Amino acid sequence: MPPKQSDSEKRPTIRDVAARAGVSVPTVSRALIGNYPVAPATRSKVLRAVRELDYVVNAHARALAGATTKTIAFIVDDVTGPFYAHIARGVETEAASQGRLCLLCTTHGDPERELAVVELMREQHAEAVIVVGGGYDDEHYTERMTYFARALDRAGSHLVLCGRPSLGEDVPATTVHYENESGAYAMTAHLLSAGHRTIAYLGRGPGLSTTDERVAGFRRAHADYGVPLDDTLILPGEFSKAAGYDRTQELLEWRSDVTAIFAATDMVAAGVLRALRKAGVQVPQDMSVAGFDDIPLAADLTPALTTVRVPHEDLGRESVRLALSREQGAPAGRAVLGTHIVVRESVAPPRQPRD
Amino acid sequence: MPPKQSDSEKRPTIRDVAARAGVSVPTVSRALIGNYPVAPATRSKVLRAVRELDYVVNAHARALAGATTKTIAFIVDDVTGPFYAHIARGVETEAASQGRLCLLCTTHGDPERELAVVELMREQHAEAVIVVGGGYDDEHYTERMTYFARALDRAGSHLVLCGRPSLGEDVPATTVHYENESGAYAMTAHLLSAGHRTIAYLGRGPGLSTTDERVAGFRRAHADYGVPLDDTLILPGEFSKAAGYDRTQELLEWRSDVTAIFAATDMVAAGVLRALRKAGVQVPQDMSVAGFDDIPLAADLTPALTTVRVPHEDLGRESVRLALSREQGAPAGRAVLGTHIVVRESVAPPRQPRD
DNA sequence: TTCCTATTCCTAACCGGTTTCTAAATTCGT
DNA sequence: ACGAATTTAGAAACCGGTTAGGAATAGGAA
Repeated sequence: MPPKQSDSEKRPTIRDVAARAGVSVPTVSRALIGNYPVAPATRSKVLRAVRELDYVVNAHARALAGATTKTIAFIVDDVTGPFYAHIARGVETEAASQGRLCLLCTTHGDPERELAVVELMREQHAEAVIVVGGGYDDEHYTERMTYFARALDRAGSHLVLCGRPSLGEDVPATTVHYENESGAYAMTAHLLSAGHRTIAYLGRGPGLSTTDERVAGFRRAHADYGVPLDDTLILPGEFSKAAGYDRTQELLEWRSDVTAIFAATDMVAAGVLRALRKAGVQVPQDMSVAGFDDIPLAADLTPALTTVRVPHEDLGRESVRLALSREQGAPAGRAVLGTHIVVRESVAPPRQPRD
Repeated sequence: MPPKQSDSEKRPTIRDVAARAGVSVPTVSRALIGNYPVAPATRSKVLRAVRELDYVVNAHARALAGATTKTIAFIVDDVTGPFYAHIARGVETEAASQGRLCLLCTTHGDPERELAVVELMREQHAEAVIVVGGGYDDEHYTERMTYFARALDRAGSHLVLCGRPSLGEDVPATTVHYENESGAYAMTAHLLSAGHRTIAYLGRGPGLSTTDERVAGFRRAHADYGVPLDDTLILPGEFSKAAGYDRTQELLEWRSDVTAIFAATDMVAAGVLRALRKAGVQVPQDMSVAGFDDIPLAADLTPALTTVRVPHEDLGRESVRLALSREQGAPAGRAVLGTHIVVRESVAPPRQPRD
């Protein structure tokens, strides 16, 4: 019924609706928004015209005229990773439930692109710009991000850092983080308690806050347990299955005394498990493996992966909740969500306890 | 340097830039867009003012004034699933490389919400609206989607159906599909060739094109191999690990003659494998299992999953490529990407071949 | 009946850009 | 040195809405 062949060829404007309903343009606007008294009879005339013409407002015109934008921008490394995907889901779900639309951008791990994208978002006048994932420990980067926080704030928008440390007290950016360092601490303690004394940490990214914090927890646990830590056991590598696989193969030919591997990520752990299986190393009898994230398939790996649970979806949800609840000019919010270890089957005491 | 404390409090407009540079507003616009001759000296004055004021254009104003929107809308069930996540990545990557931004919406599998969201996208004037995933076989649904295709087309936008069948020749919507039916056919043929005669298909969604097509391939293979198909072996269930787990447990107590399970999805297959492991059924010795999608962790399940590879990322990329390359008013594009089976370790001949 | 107060709607101004059209300033040929 | 061609810049109109600020019409009290 609606398609209206005759007056097609162009999307109808509010003017067309006004003409058809026999009222003025502002009346149509008010009837639709409902923030101003309009006689019932008039309103129904307007609504009928809207239906007949199949009219929808022009979001850009509305945004330009001052009504709020109803848009939340969302920047991640790569939607593909389970980590990001679940945060994305949290963000999208919460945003949608508050009647907002999501603008998505990916950076593919390039700090330069991340900055460029945040800049792009300024053009869009999003209510909030949520940057997800680890930050980079680089002065130039930090400085520019701080600058963007101020620029967005000035423009009535707001920056949210999700899953990375704060930029400082005086920067107008909300931070939604999770217990990253203590999650790594707990897992390392778990391994040390089981009797492991030579543990490799696999997947340190240089200057990426995500791994820096985890390594810090790894270190602190060693210190608390009085176990000396060999720094060469903190191996670099990106957060991928391939990296986990490769680094593990190298590790196996290089050192035979390692009894446990703490992977920076469950994905990395999957690669580790694969390399160990190929090499005929039994997990957990000959080698314990731990991950981080608790992705959906962590329990389906063989053996089921012992890992650190991160409330990804809640992180996303909380980010938009905080951003939207904040009064203009109010102090930036802050939240830290908890993590805890999930014990499954990939960790056991080492075959020959060292002490 | 840029923050400019003095004239802050408001985002600068093009008018401010013009005033500061000592030129008219249109001149600033032209200097920035570069589609009109501007004297080098003037241009640099303008650029300097832009830098000093830290000016960025207002995307809404620009969109309203007629310049193209540079936005692509993207509608999926749930970003969390590997299937959608990879398509999303393809879409985002290609969109970004063509200088477009992505608008993301999720429907959580609700056809009503999907329609509502497409409607919402009309307000946004996106260049293209890409709907991802299976369509619903429901007359009301099909009719409204057809109507939206027309409405979007009329408004200068364009609908792309990604991963679902076309709406018909005369509907202005581009279709980017994959060999779904023949992928299922190939996998079923693979199972039949191995000697299986009683195969369960697990994860049929009622009226969802994704599964309908797969079931069709499942049927056709049985017919070609002259193997009678017991319809009660086509089990319903959503695309989740939990569903795979539950249905498999039920199946095991109900029928003992099934020698292979074809899961609608790798995620479902993960649940199937888990249920079988719990029940002490050896895979592939006692039961063969096949999946569909070839998600990243498919090779890391135990045993490594034999599955059908779907080029998710390419689907996403091709969707935006087709949408953007299309001339206004040109006939809607169409593409079908190939699938192929990936043989790993979860399928073997049945213990007691039946014929 | 008259005056006053609510209602309800319309006219006008504005949001921040882009584009067409016109005028001024320059360059050029001769 | 003069008129024509060519750049370059500005004025005005427009994109599609929203939000004050009046004017008209209605209803109620005196």
